[in-house]
Amino acid sequence: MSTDTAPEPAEQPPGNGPTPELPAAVQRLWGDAAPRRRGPKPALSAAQIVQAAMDLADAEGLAAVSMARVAEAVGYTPMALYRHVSGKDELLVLMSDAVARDLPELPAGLDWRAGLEAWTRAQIDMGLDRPWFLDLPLSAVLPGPHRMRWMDQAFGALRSIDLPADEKLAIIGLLAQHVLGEARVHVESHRAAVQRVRREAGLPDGTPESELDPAAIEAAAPYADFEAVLARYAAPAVYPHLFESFSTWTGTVEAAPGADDVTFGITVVLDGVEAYLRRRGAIPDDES
Amino acid sequence: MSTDTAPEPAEQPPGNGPTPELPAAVQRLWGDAAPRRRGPKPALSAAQIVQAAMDLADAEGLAAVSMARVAEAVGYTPMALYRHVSGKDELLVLMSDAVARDLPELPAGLDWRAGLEAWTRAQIDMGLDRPWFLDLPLSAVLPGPHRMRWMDQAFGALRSIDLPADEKLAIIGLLAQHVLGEARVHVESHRAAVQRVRREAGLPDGTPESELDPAAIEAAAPYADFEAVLARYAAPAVYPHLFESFSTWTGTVEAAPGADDVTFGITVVLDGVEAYLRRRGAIPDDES
DNA sequence: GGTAACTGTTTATGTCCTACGCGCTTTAGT
DNA sequence: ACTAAAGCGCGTAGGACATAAACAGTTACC
Repeated sequence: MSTDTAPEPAEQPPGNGPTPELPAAVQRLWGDAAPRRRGPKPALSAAQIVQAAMDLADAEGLAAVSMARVAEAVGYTPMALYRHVSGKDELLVLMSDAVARDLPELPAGLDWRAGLEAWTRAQIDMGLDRPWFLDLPLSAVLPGPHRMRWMDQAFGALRSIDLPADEKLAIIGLLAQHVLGEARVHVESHRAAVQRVRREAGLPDGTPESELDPAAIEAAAPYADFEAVLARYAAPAVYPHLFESFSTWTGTVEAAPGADDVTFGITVVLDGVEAYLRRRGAIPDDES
Repeated sequence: MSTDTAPEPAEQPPGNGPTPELPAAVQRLWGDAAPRRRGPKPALSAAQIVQAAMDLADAEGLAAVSMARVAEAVGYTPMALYRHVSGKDELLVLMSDAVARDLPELPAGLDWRAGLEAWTRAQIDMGLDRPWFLDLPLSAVLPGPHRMRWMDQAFGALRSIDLPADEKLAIIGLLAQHVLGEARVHVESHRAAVQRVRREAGLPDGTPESELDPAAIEAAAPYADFEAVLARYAAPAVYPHLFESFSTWTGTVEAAPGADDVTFGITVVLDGVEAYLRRRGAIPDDES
């Protein structure tokens, strides 16, 4: 579950001058450390720590990742961690790049649109698998080797598009943003559904999801709270357009024909990208 | 700075049955409290607390908002706050809705696209003004009176579009997501630029932004770190597409003609929405 | 062999959030 | 008017957290 076959930190090019002005966490990310060997062999390693932290986050969420708990998980005292990681912030940075390790290799030979779609979907799926990633502060998401590899795949999908690098970067950045938002919304609406089922069943807040009826969770309408608020509190005079739109609301969400939420978002954004590419003359007008 | 002229909680309709299954925080948000009047007049109020918390967050960021500091700001002991707010979580919920109070009223008479664009821009601007909003957990963003009002305006922009409510909601949700992402990226890249200037000037991490050269911050290229990592660590064999794209990279970001990042994102997303509306036959094909 | 570097640990500090219980103030009900 | 209860603000205290500083043991180089 943790064999690191992905890009190893490139052999440190020696003649690149002194360490440039990069955040310390980035340097650690790329294995840029003074290879001093004097004291005892470290029994612990940053990789172990990161792995333990990720296991914890997978099992109990990011909030469960405290230095104390991670230390306990690897069998050392909390302060031992600080020999391998400068602090909790850096640990989060390392976790954030390690997540990108498990992103798949995209199939070759896709056109730009199919490629970007696969790229986006894979990331959303990852966000749903590891919701704690969405709780990371953006400052913990720095360009590490694995994330860079993933970026490389995105540029690969745009290989045939003739556009300056910065514009490609803007497009990819937009998609990356969308991914975060989409996954966040899904995770959060799932949490809300679980919470709602708990409330309706009169169970305490802490009840683990595993004790609830999965069907009930599935059935909990995504906008149930929204709707309930509208019905209970909102005065039609204050929210005229909402009332007008929802007057015909059936309660059942029948999304656009044959499309789930994820598809809807991806399609809309990619349609926008396509329009942009057309406008820039980067793809022919007749392409599907 | 805090006159609440916006929608007051609608007069509690008495015959609506018992309090339905809604999160307690939502009920507080709509002023749904048992109007018991027995004890002393409260000297403190939830509104004061929220205001103080927001001032603190504006000045020093969300991390500075602790119960202790808020209590200090309003001149009471920390525990006094718990009489008016169930806990910190609820305080964050109240803050999140209060933020939406300061969103502007959109000009009437805009077509759907101009309306949604204004709606989106206003929210992004708010995110840049109050970056702490972006640090709130999504679970703190619940439908309160002010946020609902803002939703109403979005539906107002789509007034003339003939589409079921759930599809409109999906569109608006997509934009809301985009807003969060866009603002987050801007705020974070600003922070990164500040940090970079600090590093290059050799100043300690805590140096306040006000002591730095604004021009230098402005000049710090947004992708500087990315580029530096590429140049320093990444092996061309591992990241072929990145290297290919950036081989002609000039270092200067000359975004798409006459468009800043925000415009780029909005345009792309709205183009996607427009394509969707066309496909659904909700707007005529010949419209600009 | 001496020493310097490096390991994991112990101890301690400061900051959080908040459960619990105390006195005091006000109002409802008689 | 009197009483009881409800509501207010506060003090104490406990538990969790990140991490600074000093310490003892271990290894490699000179």
